[in-house]
Amino acid sequence: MTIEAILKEDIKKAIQKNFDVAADDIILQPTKKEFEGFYTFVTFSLSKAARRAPAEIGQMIGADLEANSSVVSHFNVVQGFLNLSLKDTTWLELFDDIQTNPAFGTFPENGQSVMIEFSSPNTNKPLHLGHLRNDFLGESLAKILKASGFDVVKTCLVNDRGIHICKSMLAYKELGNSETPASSGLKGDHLAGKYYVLFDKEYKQQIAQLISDGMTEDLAKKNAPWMLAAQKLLLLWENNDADTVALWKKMNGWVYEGFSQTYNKIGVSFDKTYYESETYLLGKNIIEEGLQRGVFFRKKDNSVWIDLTAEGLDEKLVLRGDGTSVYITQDLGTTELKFSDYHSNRYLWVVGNEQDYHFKVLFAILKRLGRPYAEECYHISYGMVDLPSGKMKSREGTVVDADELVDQMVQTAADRTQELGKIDDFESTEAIKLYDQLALGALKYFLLKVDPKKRMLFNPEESIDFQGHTGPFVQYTYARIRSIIRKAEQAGLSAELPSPAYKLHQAERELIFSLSLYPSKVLSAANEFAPSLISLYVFELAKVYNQFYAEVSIFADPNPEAVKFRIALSKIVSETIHKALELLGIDVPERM
RNA sequence: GGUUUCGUAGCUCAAUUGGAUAGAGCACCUGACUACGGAUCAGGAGGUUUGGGGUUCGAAUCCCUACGAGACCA
Repeated sequence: MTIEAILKEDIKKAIQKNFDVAADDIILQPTKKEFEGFYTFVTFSLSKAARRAPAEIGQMIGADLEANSSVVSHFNVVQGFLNLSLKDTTWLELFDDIQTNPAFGTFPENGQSVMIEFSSPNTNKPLHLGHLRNDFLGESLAKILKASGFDVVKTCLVNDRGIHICKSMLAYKELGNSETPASSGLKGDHLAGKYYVLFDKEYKQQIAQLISDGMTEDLAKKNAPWMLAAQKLLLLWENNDADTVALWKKMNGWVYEGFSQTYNKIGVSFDKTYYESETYLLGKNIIEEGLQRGVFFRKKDNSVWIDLTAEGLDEKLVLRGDGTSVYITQDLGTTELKFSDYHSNRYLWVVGNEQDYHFKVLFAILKRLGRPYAEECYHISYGMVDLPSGKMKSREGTVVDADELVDQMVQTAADRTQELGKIDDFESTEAIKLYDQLALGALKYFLLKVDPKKRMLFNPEESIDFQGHTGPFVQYTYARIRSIIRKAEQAGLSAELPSPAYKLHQAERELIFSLSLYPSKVLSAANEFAPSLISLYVFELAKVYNQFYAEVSIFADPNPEAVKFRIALSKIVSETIHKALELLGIDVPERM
């Protein structure tokens, strides 16, 4: 039983005994820093039932706990807030529980499986900053869910077909001169992206030309020669034209090579990749099934719809009049495919909040169709990443390229580290590894510290900061503790729990308290799909340790019990930082 | 136009889901055992939580309204 559970139980008893009131679930909150105590119970809501003033209730419960609870040492009451302090023996027991539990913060398998889809790039351009938030969220959530007991399958749905792909293919056919990644020295995804941009440039000129020849803008957009050619290419592709398919395969192959380099660098991987080219025809049979069962209806123009007004949504097209699919058709098919492949208990999609409506519709349709997995589908909707200059617009060239960004971060990490000159004895491979750890630590932390649901601003100058609320701050705390542990080992000092009579320093109590919060943070992060909870926690833990470090002396304390205890505390803090950062996909350096 | 999300210190974000005098980091001032790693720590200043109403013991949080921003649907 956790301390919190014991406290709740004791408070419940005290309420029952003193006021003859059956208390429902007791809620405890951490005591604010300006007051003494660690756990606070708020008594206002009891006031009516107990027919006493909140402060009086606090006094009575507090006195009862002080006398009878096995864990409470003393208390104070401020207005309706009862603040509780624990016995030192309780703190030591609590720490011992943490210390002796190698699985601290990870939960046993719960028998549930979950599939999480994320990243899902288009193969017509390289990854950018927006993908990074998605990738880091997905990768981190997968780890958090695993730690909380789920069996996790990571998937990626690659958008590898469609008109946008044909655009870059067309531009390449027209202007490519057989250029390859090898001949140009460009990464494959960047090469494909280059032709996508070239298409857009030429296309715009063609539109302008047609307009100046007297055509309306709408018509010009539809009739520009390159647009017509791209659409023709799409038809050829759909009809399996050998040359077209060959070009498509060649260019996509380059892109995949480029993507895998990037994923590798940033530590992202998938258990299963789906390709839209293999799934885009799925779903039509589901439409047929739904029509027969009366879930969908056909309009005069032969298009198929569903009426979701009862769910507060609109009528939604699910199949065009000419029998071709829309996005939702494909998603119905792909979800069915996932289910038949894995039979997972839950399905998650990490997709930007611009698609909130799309997913509401998708899930509503799945429910109408009575799919067994319909109730366990979740859209992990995250906010867009803005720049100080405003939104990222690929057409306006304001996107932040992922590869460039990572390279810049690595360079900055190298510069900072060399300025400080603490690792001048490192081999160059060690140094390079460290720069990567710091660069990605900073970047991942920056993107994961904000509540995923919220839109966030990416300020390039702040993101490369290594001080304050950053990944490297936490990494630094870890490295410093590791240095202490090494020193302790050299001195032959072991990590040991002191005798029950040991009088704890306040900084030690705060450290144990902070440590004890970790498992519940893992669970909340999993329940709320919010890695930010782990980010905020690990930063707080690092701060508490740094305060402890500044306030007490570890090796110089005259009491040998204190020395060994503080080594033990340090060790567990370093391990917890390690675990927490791991959940964020961030590496820890031994020295920096 | 319809639907929807949001608005917190100069800037970037928190606030245990309705609880205490709204907290951190950055930036700005002031300080820290000459070695347990200063990429650190301690302190100062900085707020009518966009404005206005309401609900109650209590509101950044819930309801209404105005303004502002984003997204989606045509």
